[in-house]
Amino acid sequence: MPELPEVETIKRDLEKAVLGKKITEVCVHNPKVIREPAVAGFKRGLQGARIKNILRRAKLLILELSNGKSLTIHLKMTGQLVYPGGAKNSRVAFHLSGGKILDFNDQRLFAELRLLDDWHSLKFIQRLGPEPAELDLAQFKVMLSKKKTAIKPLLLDQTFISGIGNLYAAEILFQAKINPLRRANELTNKEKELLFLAINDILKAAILHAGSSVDDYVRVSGGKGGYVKYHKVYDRQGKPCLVCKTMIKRISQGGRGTYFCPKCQR
DNA sequence: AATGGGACCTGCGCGC
DNA sequence: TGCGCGCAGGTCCCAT
Repeated sequence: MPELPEVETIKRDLEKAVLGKKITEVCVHNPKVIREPAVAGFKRGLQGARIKNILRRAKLLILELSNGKSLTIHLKMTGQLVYPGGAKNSRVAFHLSGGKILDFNDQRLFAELRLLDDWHSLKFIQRLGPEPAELDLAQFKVMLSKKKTAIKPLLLDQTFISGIGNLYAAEILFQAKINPLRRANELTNKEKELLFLAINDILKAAILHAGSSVDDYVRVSGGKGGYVKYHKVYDRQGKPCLVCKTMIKRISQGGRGTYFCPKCQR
């Protein structure tokens, strides 16, 4: 479930842990997670390269290498990067200069690793909407007014705005006091502003606390993110709203769980 | 254009 | 106790 705050945390952790190190050997324990090129080419392209730069776009991690290629990692739901690693159940083990191992773990094998000549040309990258931190209020208002869809699934649409997932969509809408079923173009001017503020506030706070350790998310050190204790609605169905004590409701939108307070969010 | 569903996976929690 | 089932969600893909 890593979303923008979790992936940003991992990016910052990686910068401290492995930036500048050389990849001396790559052991692929499960080739399923390597999407391109084939395993042999993947290993050949990585071995001997140095990790020159680490970036994040939406929920995608990008490791730019000294040989001009880039390793992109999408953790999807259960992907983890752990350093120093060496776990038996890792899917890919990156041996680094200094003798330690960067483990890529992924229980459910949804994650996607790619070694690319140019990550900018990745279709996923080209279709991404703006990063929340680069979003401008006036522009955001226009974007919302063009969409008739329900606001909650719209926040999950990476081509609309990038980086928000199911957990933070719920927390953002709670802070903005907006019902997840509301149509984007029918939000009032004031609500659009509140939403804009909530996106920035919630994501910033979550990054400050190193993300939310629900399910499998851990930091590169193996430690947990501390934002779970600030969750107001996510996974709290049946429990009292922390503001008004009304029972938090869970509904399904687009096949995904939506959590909200029916009284606070109108 | 918008919406819904299935696919990809596996561990967990639930009901019986 | 044990089994089988549904569920969790990021993204893509297809159908309507």
